[in-house]
Amino acid sequence: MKRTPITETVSKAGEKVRVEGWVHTRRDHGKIIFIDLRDRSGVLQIVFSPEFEKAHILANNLRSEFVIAVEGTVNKRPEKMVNDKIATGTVEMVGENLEILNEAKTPPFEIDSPTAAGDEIRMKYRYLDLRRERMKNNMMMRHKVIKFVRDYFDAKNFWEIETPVLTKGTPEGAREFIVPARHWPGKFYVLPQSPQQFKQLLMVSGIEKYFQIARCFRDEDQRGDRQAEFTQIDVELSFVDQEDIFVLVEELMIEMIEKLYPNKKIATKPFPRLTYAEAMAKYQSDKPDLRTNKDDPDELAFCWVVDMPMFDHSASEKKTVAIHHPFTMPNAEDMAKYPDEPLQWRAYAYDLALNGSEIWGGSLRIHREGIQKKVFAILGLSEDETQRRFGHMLEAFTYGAPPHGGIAAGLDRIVTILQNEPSIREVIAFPKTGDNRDLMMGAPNIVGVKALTEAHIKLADEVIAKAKEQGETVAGSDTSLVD
RNA sequence: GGGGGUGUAGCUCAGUUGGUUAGAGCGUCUGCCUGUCACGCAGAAGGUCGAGGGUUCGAGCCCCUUCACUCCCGCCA
Repeated sequence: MKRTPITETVSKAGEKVRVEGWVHTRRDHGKIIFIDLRDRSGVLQIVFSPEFEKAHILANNLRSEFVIAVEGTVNKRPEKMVNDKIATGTVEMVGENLEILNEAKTPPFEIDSPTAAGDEIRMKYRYLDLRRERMKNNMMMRHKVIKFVRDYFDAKNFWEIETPVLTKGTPEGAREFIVPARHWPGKFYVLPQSPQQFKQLLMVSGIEKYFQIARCFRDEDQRGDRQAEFTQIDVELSFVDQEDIFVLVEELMIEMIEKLYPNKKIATKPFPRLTYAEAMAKYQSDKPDLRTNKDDPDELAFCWVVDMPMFDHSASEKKTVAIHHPFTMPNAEDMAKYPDEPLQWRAYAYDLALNGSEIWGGSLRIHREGIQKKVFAILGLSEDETQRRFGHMLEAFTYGAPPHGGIAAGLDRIVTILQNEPSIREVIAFPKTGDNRDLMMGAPNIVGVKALTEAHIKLADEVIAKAKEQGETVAGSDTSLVD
């Protein structure tokens, strides 16, 4: 018999069906045994009684999280026995035939527990954590958000194009993860902090409308709303102005929320716009929280922040840095008005904030070599350095780069807010801990001496010494094999 | 790199001024139970109180060291 998803049994009263899933809970009354069976779609009560002796005897052995297949008749429950707490509460199944597909150890925490286990144990057994209703729902809604985004951009003639993960470092901004290049001793790939350069080069390629659900990597310390590895909705268009981009994103967010989160209320439509200067003066924040009731989980207050400054003076680095990134187009009026005071320049750069979180950010880009060179000069990059780091971009712009601009969203943050979760980790299937470890896989981990040798890497003496001191094994600690 | 918080049973936690044999709820195990759905009832097992050292007649509790977890600041174009 073919399997029926559990929630579909609700409309199959009187029919004989087969369901397969996990034993969610067991209520053993001796002569009669109730099992709540769970699959991805939901939970169904199954009744085992001596009427079907073989199944009833076997049902005695069932324990939490056993994987079973049951065949039997779906019955409408009498009025008094309806359970309105579960979706299938108007029916139940008579367990006529039971097969144990797999047994299960007692889980380290309860899958249906009212009190959640701590983060450490949840992360170590993430595959069990994901069985919980809350996590399952987060994964489903994340999927639906991504699906909506893809459909939306597809309908507007955008193409989704994948860009490389093994690429070249751009030492502006976040610290990058590096990957040794086996064929090139002493050289490294770098994981992208965003597909920024590639998407601009795609505009030079004439793609015109690009988007990507893109994985990005930043080797910085984590927070509740930050992971070293995260997902960005990345967008770039040619022949556009800022207004086109605002409308595109605004429509996406509104349509998505109305379809996927009909209970949510968007505070103001169209989204209010503040200049950066106004936002800072009025709210002391470049991502103001405009909610009227911060305790209302269904209120969504969006807010554009526009006219962001082009540059800032970094006290820690003691130099001028780009606020958005060095490919951002400075404001033409400001360039003319304050030719020698770049710190006065605004940029065609904008953010979209939601309930006090920055969720989208973007800019119009420089598409002419002259302005781009000037920006690099202001950032203190020599001609040589500019060529070495960004020569490929400058050269590309000389071959007829169209005016273009784009924007990118933190997908994880959006889903976190929409799901009313406290942390980005709750909407990522396999997140990392605050110090960038994967407790389930045990990453990062040592690699073998062979791998290290092939990567032309030799660990520093103090790393080996410290590992020995702490009695740990460290990759390549047998240095004789590396040399 | 800096600061705060936490660490006691499988899980979530309580543990008084330092004082007898370290507790609860849930879970687990055994038995009973034909209408439960947070089933119920009876019983049981389960502890290196993160680790090491110190003070004390006596330490889960005080002191030192250390480890782990967690949040925040720096950092995150």
